[in-house]
Amino acid sequence: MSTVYNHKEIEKKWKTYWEENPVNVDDGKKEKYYCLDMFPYPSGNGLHVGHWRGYVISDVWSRYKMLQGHYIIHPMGWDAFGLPAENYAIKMGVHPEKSTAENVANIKRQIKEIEAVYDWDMEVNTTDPNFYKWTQWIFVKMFKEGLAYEKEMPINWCPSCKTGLANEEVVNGKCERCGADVTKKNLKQWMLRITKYADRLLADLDKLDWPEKVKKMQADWIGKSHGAEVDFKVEGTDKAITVYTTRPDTLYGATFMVLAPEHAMAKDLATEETKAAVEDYIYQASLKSSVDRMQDKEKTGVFTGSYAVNPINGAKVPIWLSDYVLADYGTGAIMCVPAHDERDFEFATKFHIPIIQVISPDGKENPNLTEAYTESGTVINSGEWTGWDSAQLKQEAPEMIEKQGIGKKTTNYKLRDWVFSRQRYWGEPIPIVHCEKCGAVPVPEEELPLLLPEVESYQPTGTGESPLADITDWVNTTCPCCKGPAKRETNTMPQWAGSSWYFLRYVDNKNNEELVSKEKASKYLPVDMYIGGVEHAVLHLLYSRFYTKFLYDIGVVDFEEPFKKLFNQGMITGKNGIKMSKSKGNVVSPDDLVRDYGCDALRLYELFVGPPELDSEWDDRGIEGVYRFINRFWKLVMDSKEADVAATDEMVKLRHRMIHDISTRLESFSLNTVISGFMEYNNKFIDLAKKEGGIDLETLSNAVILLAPFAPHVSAELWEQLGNKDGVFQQSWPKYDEEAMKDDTIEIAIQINGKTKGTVSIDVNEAKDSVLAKAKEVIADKLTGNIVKEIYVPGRIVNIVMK
RNA sequence: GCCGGCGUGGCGGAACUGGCAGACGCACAGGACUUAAAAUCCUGCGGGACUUAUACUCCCGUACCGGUUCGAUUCCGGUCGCCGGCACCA
Repeated sequence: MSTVYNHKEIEKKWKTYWEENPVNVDDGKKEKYYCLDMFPYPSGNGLHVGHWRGYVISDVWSRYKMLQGHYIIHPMGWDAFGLPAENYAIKMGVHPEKSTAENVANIKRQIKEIEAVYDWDMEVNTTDPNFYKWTQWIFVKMFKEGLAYEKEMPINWCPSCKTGLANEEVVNGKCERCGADVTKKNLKQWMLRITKYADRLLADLDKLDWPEKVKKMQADWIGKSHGAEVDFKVEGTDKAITVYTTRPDTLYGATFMVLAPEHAMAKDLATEETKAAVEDYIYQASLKSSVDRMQDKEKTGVFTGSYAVNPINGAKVPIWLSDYVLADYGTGAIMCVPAHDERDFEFATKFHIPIIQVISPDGKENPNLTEAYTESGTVINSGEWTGWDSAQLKQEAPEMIEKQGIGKKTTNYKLRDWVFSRQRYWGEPIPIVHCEKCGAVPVPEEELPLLLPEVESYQPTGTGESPLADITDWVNTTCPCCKGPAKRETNTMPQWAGSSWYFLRYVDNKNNEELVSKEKASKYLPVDMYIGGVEHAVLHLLYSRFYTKFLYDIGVVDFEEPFKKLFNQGMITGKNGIKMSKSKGNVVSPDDLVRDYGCDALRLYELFVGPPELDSEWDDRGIEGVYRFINRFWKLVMDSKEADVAATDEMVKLRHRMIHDISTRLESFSLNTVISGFMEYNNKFIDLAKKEGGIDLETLSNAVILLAPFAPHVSAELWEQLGNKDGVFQQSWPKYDEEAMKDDTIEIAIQINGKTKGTVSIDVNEAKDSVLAKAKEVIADKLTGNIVKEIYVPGRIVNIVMK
């Protein structure tokens, strides 16, 4: 081994060595620590430096935990089903199975460059039948528990991807994947009853050590609200329309009702005179895309011709239809209180509907309301409720209404059931058989996996049918129940199906009898630390929590939350914060940087570019800095090894401070300042070595161990160079001694009126009077006024207040 | 519109519970070594004033305006700007 730092030689040596001698071994005694990356989908573009950062962060954390004495579960796998993989395959004109396998091989090669401590024996791939057998098994279990059901309804449809989408996949009315405007399409769909878990998904957020931002996003997405359902009888019939309101305190102010155009009773409410207009309105509404419906600022609507009775006061109120009311939230019908709701106010003003004020800031009626008053206040014009505080009435009204028999207290959620079918080829076939006699029957569990069949054309049809529908000899089957003729379900599952539970499979990926054995699940799970981008806040992370709760309920796992701690790393962008993409031509590949500077230097630089939780602009030039640092550290250690000097007080002090600083910064995930800390201490050691002829070996050994999680190759080599026979990763994380870090004399600032005017050296324990006397001496020439006050914050600062 | 977050040198970014703003690095400039260059090493590097140029000293400076405090990048109120989430959820 040469005496100058040679990354190529060193990294090759240790890569080969670690292949044969893995550093992370389960001796059965160590406590486990599960550190998980969000597994990638194997796109054809390969990895760029942004992907690297996430994997470096998780690897640093894993190796740190290892040095703290843990056995690490640190696996990697492939989220290989789904639209991106399939779209890529279509574009390249090859079968997705082939392109997926190629992409996996390529990305795996690139990931190995990182030299992370992945346990490749645990590898999973969602497209592997031995894996998706269990994805299908979970679906069958859900079906049997009534959580998977079929429903024909207008769903979000992406005309470009030619498939239905879940609510979570629609961003600002556009497809999360391709950005096309999402339309509505009436399709018979498989749905998962995630709403049944809404309360638990919301309540258990409190248990999670996750970024507040993500927890809030999930809470908002679940969108729980409290209110009441109130029944309004339709005049002249025995029917009633139930509305949901969060403002039952305004019930006396309800002057009309609005139903969504899709409401089941909408057509029936039309009279002879209004029939044509009502049917036309319903038809027009059905044509609008969700984007149009969202962007239409101007309210539209049509009067049905029917009236309802406000149950609290018997008032006759007109029933309207309008598309500003959502069919799939609450009951699809609302009571309208124009005086206290902006939307109702706008509608009432436009259609000349009376406005009755029932809440007033001052208890008086305002005859000229120009906008809705949505704050709380005193209740007026409300019969026996008049005089109440509206905020209090809002709380109590639901129960009062319930007692009067005109409605009931209830809660509502924005969360919708999960549209689970995709009309695409590259996904897990939904293991259901449709039989005329028996209805939807699950494929028997022992027949799973239901293999994805070969198909001539896997391109999406766009008709709402999956490409699988063309394979007649696959579609036509026998009913598992009555053995009569039946047809297979031809839709496939969304990409999220596999990713909702993959982290359970890593620890028992060869088990043919169970999804995961009880023993291994309770030994290695749940995930202690989950690292990935924030883009999955309400998608993958919500779905995984739902799946885990379900698997808990059916006794597969003994925990309810999959990921104890979550860390969202920021994105690496190109110049000016532009997202790296092939089309923008700003993708930086790690391959050249690894070749020129080495894996260790790139690992350090990935962390040094900026705070790990924030986006950072990539600038190749900066890697020079960390490369210089490694060279300087290498030289310091090699020179000091020759010199073999004894530790001085200064060296011991710096050693403990270094351990302290690196440890606390690492604990708080301030990884960029960990790297700058290494550089700073290295500079100090180099200066000191110039004076003393070198640095003592204990200090250097500690530094090498601290550096090991970040730059494993060079640390392993230096550890060996220092004459150690065991490996650097068999060591334990160094400890610091607070006492040893302290200075005897310190320098503190002297201020006049809060502005620094000088400094003074004092003994750490020096008495206040003595410090003040010394300080005043230093700035004697500036003490020209009357001293009003003298402040000494021990060990920090002297401030003289002067007039 | 509602809800979050952020705003510090030429650049990326530091600053623990309010206590010497700009650590560490990039870029740049000067010097040493070299025939020369690269590499390496040393020095400087927020703005302004004073000064022949230094040194010294002084003033200003953490988006902007104001407040609390002996003292504010940090706390509070307001304004502007950027980013993210939700978006007619009654």
